Amino acid sequence: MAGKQQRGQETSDKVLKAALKLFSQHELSIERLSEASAVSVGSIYHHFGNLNGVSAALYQKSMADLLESIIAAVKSESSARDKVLAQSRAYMEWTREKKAAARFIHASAYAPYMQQYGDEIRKAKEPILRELMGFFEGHIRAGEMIPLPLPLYEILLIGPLAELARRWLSGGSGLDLDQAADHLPERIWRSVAPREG
Amino acid sequence: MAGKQQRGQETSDKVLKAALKLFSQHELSIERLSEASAVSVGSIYHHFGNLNGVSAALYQKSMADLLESIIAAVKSESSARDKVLAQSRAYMEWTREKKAAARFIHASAYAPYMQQYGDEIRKAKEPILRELMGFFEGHIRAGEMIPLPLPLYEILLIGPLAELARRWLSGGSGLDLDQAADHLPERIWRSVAPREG
DNA sequence: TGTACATCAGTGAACGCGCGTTCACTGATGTAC
DNA sequence: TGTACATCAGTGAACGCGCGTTCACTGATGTAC
Repeated sequence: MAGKQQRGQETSDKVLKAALKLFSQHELSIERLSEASAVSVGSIYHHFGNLNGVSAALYQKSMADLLESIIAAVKSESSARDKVLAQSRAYMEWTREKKAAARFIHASAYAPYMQQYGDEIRKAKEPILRELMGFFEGHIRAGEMIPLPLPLYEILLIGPLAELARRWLSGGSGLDLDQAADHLPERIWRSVAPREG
Repeated sequence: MAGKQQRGQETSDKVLKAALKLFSQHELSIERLSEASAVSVGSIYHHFGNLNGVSAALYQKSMADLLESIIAAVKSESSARDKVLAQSRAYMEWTREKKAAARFIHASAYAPYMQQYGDEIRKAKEPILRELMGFFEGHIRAGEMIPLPLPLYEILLIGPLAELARRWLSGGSGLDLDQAADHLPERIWRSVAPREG
């Protein structure tokens, strides 16, 4: 899916950048994409296979960027609580700063390219997610966080943040990100903290 | 959007029922919808305006069904904790039993008909949501649940459940609804419980 | 250092078809008197 | 109880166009000897 020559890489980048812009204007189609990126339709097909391939690549790139941001934030904390707070804040900050990419990620869940490229995407996402969860596993074993199947952990740690992002990005929900940042991280921590935490 | 004669109502119901089925097969289009519902294309337009109108109506109906299920479950509980547990379990049960409708709801967030009919949908949803949150407001005022802006409450109560549903419905996530039902309700309660809850 | 060949990258016109929407019309139901 | 009229409900052929995809081709880059 990526170029094997440098100019191929540059072309891919141009295409993905234009794709994100067009998506946020609800105008993503190959013709418009070819115009906006100054890359021919044929070349887009050469690099991405089809339009779904463009979307799948954009999803992977956006999701990797989000997860890396979170990892960077968690990495510099040492206690379980500080890690949970840091990952919550990092998620919110990333959403605020990369609205278009955030919208794209949240809009992707049931998109047609997830059907076609779902396996590939999951395979690319898994090691990064594993790295992230790795930061918490030690604390779970040490009893500083409650014992729970890992998938449920993801749901508790990500669920409220994803819901917040979706609503905030949709607009008109009366939500204030600063207010959310004041309250949610501590609440999320409580949901995974042992008693008397 | 609804018929003013009885046969109009029946026709609408047939259309919405077929629409949900076709959606779950990724085959929702007016032509297929006309075939599957045995209602002419023109009649569908007469009742729903356009295809987005069909989707908007289906969303409203599905969401109302979900919220009513939750309300029914919460209504019969008295303590704050039991209400939170009941609403969590009701959400999961509804998702399990109405997979197609659940999928449709989760797929709707960024769908085109939300652009066109968003205001109307929010207006229809609001009073039901208000009723649901009303069950918790007394407990919040009584200090049996932490004080928080209502929109953040919705996020804490719904977020993990929505995330669970999305992942479970997408399949291949290794999630077990029964296992989730064992752990999540209590965890969600902890996220809104006052200290020493 | 140069040549030949393979592979990668890029082009854009042409295709074709799935799709939402329209429209002029018929038929059924409800209502006023 | 009956007639006239308005409104609601329903039909399906025809339109047209946006869209993703293909394809035969040219050009650029890399590599083997």
